[in-house]
Amino acid sequence: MCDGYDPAKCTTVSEMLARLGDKWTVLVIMMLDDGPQRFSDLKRMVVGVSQRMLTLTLRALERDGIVERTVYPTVPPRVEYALTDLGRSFSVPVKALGGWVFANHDNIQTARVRFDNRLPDSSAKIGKAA
Amino acid sequence: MCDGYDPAKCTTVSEMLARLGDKWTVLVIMMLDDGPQRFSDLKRMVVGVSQRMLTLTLRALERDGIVERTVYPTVPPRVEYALTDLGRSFSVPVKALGGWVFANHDNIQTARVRFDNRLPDSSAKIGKAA
DNA sequence: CAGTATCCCGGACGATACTG
DNA sequence: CAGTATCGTCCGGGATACTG
Repeated sequence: MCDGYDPAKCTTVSEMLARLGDKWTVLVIMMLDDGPQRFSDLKRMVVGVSQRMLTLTLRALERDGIVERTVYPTVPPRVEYALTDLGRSFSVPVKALGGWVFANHDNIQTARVRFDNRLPDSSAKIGKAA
Repeated sequence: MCDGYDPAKCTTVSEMLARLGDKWTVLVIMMLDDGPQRFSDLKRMVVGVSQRMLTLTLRALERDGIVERTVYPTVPPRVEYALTDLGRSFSVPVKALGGWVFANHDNIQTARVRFDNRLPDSSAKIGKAA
């Protein structure tokens, strides 16, 4: 993908992929795709996330311009998170990827079972000698 | 994405995202997208990858049915890796995601600079009190 | 050539406690 | 309510050495 392309852009691609690959980012984006949410609501919706990791995940997404943080000066404080235009745009290819996995779930599972069950010797396709 | 969906499929989505997010997987897929490659050639093309990590990355992709491993019974051994049909199919949404980051590279960078340069107090949008 | 085995380190992440 | 601070654990991944 990055042959002959701007190395800086390739770095950004890696960074965004690493972000998507972490434990909570995609879940948070999916929750916000349905509309803005408060911090505590997100914490409840994204089952299993710690306060710390939710904060870190949201900060990183905010830094990249994917989510916007809005503070309402009430007491107790109320903070809402929402996808930005960039974030909604980003969610399109992300959901496409998720859709592909859904569509090919059975293919992947079948491949895994085959791989895990095959004997140590029959472990590879044999090519014709050069 | 996973509301009301099969939890097993959601798990698979997370697993595939985690794989894409690791350090070498996407690079390997991109290299193989241009055609089959030998182990040693991949090692040279994917700059910086260790022998160990290239092996682990390829094994994981093979297990998921994304790449196929072919051994030529010569001496010294010759092993070729190629994308399967499933792998070529997978590379489509992956490249779409990469394309999005390329297209929005400047937006992301601008957002980061804004975030990193703003003062600690002006750090958030202020909403109207509920 | 194409691996596997072993050791080791740094960072991701969870748990917990504290605060405006 | 929405954080920040601190500590401890686990494991991803690099370096190196060995092998069919």
